[in-house]
Formats: sequence, structure tokens, C-alpha cells
Amino acid sequence: MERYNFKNVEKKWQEEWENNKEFKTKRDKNKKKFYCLEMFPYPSGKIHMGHVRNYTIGDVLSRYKSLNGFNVLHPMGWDAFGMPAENAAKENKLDPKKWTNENIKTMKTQLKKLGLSIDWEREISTCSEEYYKHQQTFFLELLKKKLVYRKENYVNWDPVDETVLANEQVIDGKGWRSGAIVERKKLNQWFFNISRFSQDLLDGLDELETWPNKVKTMQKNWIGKSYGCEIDFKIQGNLPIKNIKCFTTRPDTLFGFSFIALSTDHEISKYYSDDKEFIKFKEECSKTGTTEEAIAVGEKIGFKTELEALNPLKPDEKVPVYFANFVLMDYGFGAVFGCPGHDQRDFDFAKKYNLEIKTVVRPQTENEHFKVSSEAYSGPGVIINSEFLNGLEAPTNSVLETIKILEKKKLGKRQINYRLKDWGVSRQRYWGCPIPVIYDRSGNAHPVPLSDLPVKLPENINLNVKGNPLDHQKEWKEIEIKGKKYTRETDTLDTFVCSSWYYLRFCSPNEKSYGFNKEDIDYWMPVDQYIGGVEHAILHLLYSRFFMRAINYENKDFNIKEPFHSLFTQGMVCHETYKDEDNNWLSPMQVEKLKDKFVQKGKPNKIVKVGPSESMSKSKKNVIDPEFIIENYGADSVRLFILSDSPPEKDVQWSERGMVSSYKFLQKLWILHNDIKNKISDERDETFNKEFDEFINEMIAKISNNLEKFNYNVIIANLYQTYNFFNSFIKEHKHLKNLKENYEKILICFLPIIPHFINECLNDLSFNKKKEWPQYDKSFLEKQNISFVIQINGKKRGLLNVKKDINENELLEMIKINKTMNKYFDVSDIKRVIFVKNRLINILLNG
RNA sequence: GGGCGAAUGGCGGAACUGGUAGACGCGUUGGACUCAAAAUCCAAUAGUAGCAAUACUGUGAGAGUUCGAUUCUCUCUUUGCCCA
Repeated sequence: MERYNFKNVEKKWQEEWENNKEFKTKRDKNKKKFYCLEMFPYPSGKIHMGHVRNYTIGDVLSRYKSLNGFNVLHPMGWDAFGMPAENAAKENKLDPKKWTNENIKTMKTQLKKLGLSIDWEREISTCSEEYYKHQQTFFLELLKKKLVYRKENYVNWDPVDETVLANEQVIDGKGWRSGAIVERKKLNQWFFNISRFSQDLLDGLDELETWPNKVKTMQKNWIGKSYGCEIDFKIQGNLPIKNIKCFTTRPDTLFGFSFIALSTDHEISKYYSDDKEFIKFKEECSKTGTTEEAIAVGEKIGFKTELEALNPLKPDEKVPVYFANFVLMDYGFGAVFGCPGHDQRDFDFAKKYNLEIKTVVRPQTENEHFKVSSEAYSGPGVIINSEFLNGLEAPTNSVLETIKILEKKKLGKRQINYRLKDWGVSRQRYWGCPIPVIYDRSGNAHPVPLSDLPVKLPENINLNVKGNPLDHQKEWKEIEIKGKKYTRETDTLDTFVCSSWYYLRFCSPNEKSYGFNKEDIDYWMPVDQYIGGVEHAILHLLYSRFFMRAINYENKDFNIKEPFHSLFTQGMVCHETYKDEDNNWLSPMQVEKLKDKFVQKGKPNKIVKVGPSESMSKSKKNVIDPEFIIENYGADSVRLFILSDSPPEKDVQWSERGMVSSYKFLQKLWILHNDIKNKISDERDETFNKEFDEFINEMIAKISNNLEKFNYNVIIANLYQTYNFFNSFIKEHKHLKNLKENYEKILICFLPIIPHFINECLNDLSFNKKKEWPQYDKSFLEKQNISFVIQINGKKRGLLNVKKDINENELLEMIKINKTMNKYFDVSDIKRVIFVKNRLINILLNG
């Protein structure tokens, strides 16, 4: 027998699969389809362990489904536009396209070495013209449906890099690259009208039964539906302003009203456009970021107007009106009524400007003399100091009641508000999908004619310029159509747009005329199982759900709303972190363990500080290179290990030891396989052994069940159990009936996990039937003898091996005469007996 | 501050609808093989007491429901994630 040579075996089967086009998928109406999709990777250079885990999980499922007779679609592609390419290209004076395509090539080779059952003929790349051409068509369709529009909006602006930053690129109010203090800047940008579907996106969540609740809750909170009230405040003062509309979720605290705060963009600001103080104030405001957190944490500042507002419920009461930096124009009407007693932001503001702080809600545990002191009270309670609202339960009844009163008096009306804002898709960057719009001389936007699509990205351009490189491309930017001069839109689309519909493209990767083909979509969609990281729980998944609705909108042909039927979010791959004496990060490759301490490799006196295990990241150097691991241990070993230690939805700890033991286990399995093979060929005069058949059938049932439930770590335990069973039981029994048949069945059970190894074993047994998921025989699951649990007073006192379906009396008689049992009790003391058929008996005694 | 989840040996984790807690792996210990080590194989491994049979304790803490709770309910502690 030869040692198991994973290098030869894996190479052999990967070539075989490729040559036979084993995973090529075609539409087939006679077969049930299964669309398994993992979130496609960003081609950053090399694959990382997170990819290995994600794609192994998907591969196990795909292979399992196809063994079960499904027509499985399991594609792969590249989320290929985006900043890293542009930044890398800038730094190394490269072409982003070339950089990206080279990375794709490398990563594809690496993924293939994992032995994934992917239909590579469907490979797509979002930065290819064939892909973004269709995306531009979609953009124009949405424009036509008025789901895309242009408006001025604030962005995080890095004044040094002259670029827009996403919220997560703003760290402590500074640009992540330049370190410059980020400003608020107004820019004209394109928006997708996602908020039009707020309610529908919320309702749709209920249908997604097989999504993790966690993700659904996150989306729900993100959409942020709130019931509230629009209140019309009467205004007095020397400006031609009669009233100001505010939105509030807490109209019940109106008696605690002590100011109105306006966004600096509120229409009233036009009366102050020449006021130097106001201009200065507005500048000051623009220094606070636009995130909700920045606003909550930042200092609240205000600018007092000459206006006064009247309390609608108490018309003799007048309060000041301010402009304030914590009010944004996007929320409500850009105006809020301030109730410092019960809102922390209002409280901070009132303290600063010495405004009255009234207490109008008391906690249940306090009496009506309760007074808000050091901070606002925003919890539930009872309304006080509010005349006719006193005693109402807040915020439940009190809100409804107040709205009723306001509506009756025509001072306000009930309103629903959503936190979800429209999706700004303009990015001032080169490496993205060009927005297919041109502007005439007066600045009006026009769609690029469909026949002129795609609007291609210019190549070989200088990226080392300030701002958007496309802005500097005169010959690209300025065009002439029918003698009229236009300029192109130089912003490109957010890369989230690309990933919002790629799952449709996989169904028809070669369709030339449109982004997808109707028949393909009808057959393949929706994605049956989507697998990816929980970090995309909100944006990517919400945008994809929006995109389906947007295509669906006013389109009778297209009836799928939810793109992903089931969702599975896998955990991260973690590793300990290491630092040297000077707090520089060290990679695991630079560290070794000497007895119980960690030192730098080859330097026994250089002690290494061991930090907590964290998600693998380049910045902390706690990464393990999958290619290196595959090279040394083989794909099957890696697949086995990455699934074995933790449930897929939880974080997994990378461990060198665990990896090695998975590798060794395969070696042991190969030895066992050869023993069994010899035995099969030796077999004469076969005897039937029930225990053997029972084990196999039970195991198949367990594995099937565990596969359906994503308990992949338990399947590895099942594999070890199976190994142990064969290793002892089979060796002791010479002539077993069904040995070959049962062994083949159980091999197929593990094929999804370690496909190369299992294929090799089956091949070695000259297995040439169609590979199908084994069915188990239920009759073997019901055992004839049962290990009955005997409890006395609820305490387990022993086990009794008895025949199946034994009745209470029979069993009790057996216990009474059983020496090890009857010493625990006196028959006359039996008070009550609880009997659970085929499982347990509990004898309760007096005293 | 709000929402959601989690807590089981030295470690990662099993446990079907409330019914034998700790499957399986790692680690550790002992043994075999070896001049020795590595590798491999065998055995033990929740804790306490005991040579042992066995007994008692035990699923973050405390209560409750139940013949019986890791599982259900309530309170608390710690912790993770998301939002603020």
C-alpha cells in the first residue's frame, strides 16, 4: 500500500472534473433546480481563510444537493471595481485593470486548488464591459422610472485628497488616508430612490423565513420605521414666517417644549444668507461629520434667530427658535422641537444655552415630584406636569392620545417616518462603472442613448491627480452628438450597485442583449441558499432587495421580489495575535512555541507577547496563507479542518495543531480504506451482522440531518465516529454481509466534505454506478433492544437492557428482582411511577 | 443608552419535540515500540472522596414551573455583535 499522496490525487480529480465539465450547468425543466451562491470575492490579490471557509461551506451544500438529484447552479465571479485597485495602482503606477485582472487570475487558480464544484464557464467580472454595459442600461431604466434622481447633498469631504469619503473612511473626524479634518460639503449627486420601498422592504422581511433573525432585525432597525406626528408650530417675529413644521415621535412631551432647532439648510436660512455671524456659524457646523454618531458625540451649538414659537397646547407660552448643528435636513422636515427633559441632545443644548428644562415624564418608580437633573430621562413612565395629559402611560398611550388631540385641533397629524435614506451612488473615482449621463451646455442631464452603451472607462490615464481622475480626461469628458457639445458625468457608480444584481447575471452570463434572460431567471431565481459574512447584513443585502424591486417596478414580466430565499451567515476565521517587545505585530510564521512560552522563530530569548485571538487581518499580521496550507496539507485536509472545529455560523479558531491532525486523519483513513478493501476482496461466506447495518443506517440518517441543518462540525465528528467504528468493529469481524455496499454508502456521505479523497476511494473500489445520496433503511433505526434509564426519585441509578416496547409492569417487575436496582428502594415505599415508553422510568418513593 | 444573541471539562464544541450531560476532536497523563527522540499504537481523562465498587457535586449566579430543566419562565452577572 502506498501512502496517501494528496498532491497526485487532488490534481488528478481536479483535472478530471475540468475535462469532463462535471460542474457545467444547464437549464433543465425536468430537474429541480438549486441555486447555491456564496458572496463573490473582491480580487484583492490572494484568497484568504475567510474565502476558504465561505466557499467550502457552499461547496459542501452544492455537492450534497447535486447528489440528491438537484440541478445545481454554483457559480463564481469577481466584485472587481473599487478603491483598493485604484489605490494600489496609484502607489505602484499601475493600471487598475491590469492589477485587477492579474489578481483574478491568481485567485482563480487558488480557488481551483480547493476543488470547488463551480461552473467556471459562468464566471463574471463586474469591471468587464460586458457586465457594466448592462448595469448602465439598468441605470437608464431606473432613470426613466424616476427611481434615480440628482440632488445636492452633503458628503464627507477630505480637503487634502479632494475626495469624498464614505462614513467608514472617516476615523475620529479625519480622513483615513490623509489624516485631514473631514468637512461637510455639498455636492450634486445621483441617488437611488430606495426610500420609496421602505415599507415594502420592511414587509418583505416577514417572507424571509429562512434568514437569520439577527439579520432581519438589523434591516428592520436600519429601515427604522417610526410612528410620530407632524406638528405645525405658530411663529412670531419680524420675519415673514407664520409657521414651522416639525416631525416628532414624542408629541406627548409637548409640555416640556423649550425651543425649536432648525437645520442650517432649513428654508428659513435664506433670510440669514447675508448675516456674517450666521455664515460663520454654518461653517462651524460643517466641521461636524454627517454620521449620526458624530452628531450625538459632538458638541451641540446653536444660532439664535429673532423668531419665537408658540406651544400649540399652551398658546401663551413662547420659546426661542435656533439653528443647530445636530439637526439634519434629511430627517423629518429639518426642524425638531426641543424637549430637554427627555432627550439627551436637547438636554445638552438646553444646558449650554440656559434654556428651561421641564420634567413631563416620570419613571414608574418615582412620584410626581420627580425632576430631571443631570441627564435627560428618555425611558418609559407616566406623564406629569402636562395638564390634560397627566397620568397617561408614556410613551404608548400618551403618544396616541396626544396625536388625537392635535389632530382634533388641526394642529398636527399622525405621520410615519423612516430612517432609511435614499442611496447616494455617485463616487468621485476612476475605477468604477461610468454613469451613463451627459450634460448639455446649461448643465441639464441627459441619458446616453442606449445604442452608445457601454460608456467605457478610458484607459491608460494618470491617476496621480487631485480629485476624480476622470475629471481631468478632457478628450473623454467632452463629446459631441449631432453637432451639440456635451460633457460626460465623471462620477462612477458605488460598487454596491455592481453587487446588487450579479446573482441575476450568473443565470445568463452570456446574454448579449440584456443583463439577463427571462427564461433563465424564471428557472433559476431566486437564489436558494446565499452564504456570506454577516458584515453585509445591512447594505449589500438591502441594496440587492431594492434592486429586485426596482427592476420589478412597472414591469409585468418580472415577478421576483426577494433575491435570496435562504441566507446563511458564516463566522470569521480567527487567530491569536503576536507582538514583539517593541509592539510590532508579528505573523504566526515568525513565532514558535518553546515549552510554555512564545518566542520569535530561531531567537529563543526574544519573547513574544500573545494577544487575544481576532479575525485574521493583514494589519495585525495574524493571517495564515491558504495557498501555503493547501500546498503542504492538501485541499481536503483544509476543508476538513476549516469545518471541523466550530459550527459554521460561529467564529473558528485557526490552529496549526488542528490542521495537522486533520491531515494525519486522512492518512489514517487511507490505511483503513486499504484494510477494508482487502477485506471486501477476501469476503467469503458472508454473515449478516445487525449491529453493522444499524450503525450504517443510523449514521446516514444523522449525516443527512446534520447536512440539512448546517451542522457541518458535527458531520466531521460523525466521520471520526465512523472511522472508529470501522477500525474496531470491522477488524474484529471477518465475514460481513453488505460490507462493500455499506462502505460505499458511507463514503458518499463524506464526499461533499473531502471530495478528492472520497472519489479516489470509490475509484479504488471500482465503483462505477451513478453517485447518489444513500437512502437509509428506517427499520434499522428502530432498535429491538433498548437501554432503559432507571431513575429513583429523579436520580439516575442505572441502565437496563430490555426489549423494545416493554410495558410499565413488566419493567417494574424486572427492576424489583434486579439486585443492583432493588437495593435502592423498598417495594412498599413506591409512591408513584413515571413511565416514558422506550426511554425512561422514574420511581418515586415515600419520605 | 437601545436592540439581538451567547455563557457547558484545561480548550473547541455535542446533546432529537423537557428524559442517560460532556458525542467527536485537541491538549494532558500513563503505557507499548525505540539506544534515545519524533512518529505511531493502546489506555485514562468533569470535579471531590475512595484501592475499588460506589457516593456526592456539577451546564455563568439566584429563584420558579415539573416526577424530571443545558433545554421553558423571571431576576441578575459577564460577554459578543449591531445601532446610537
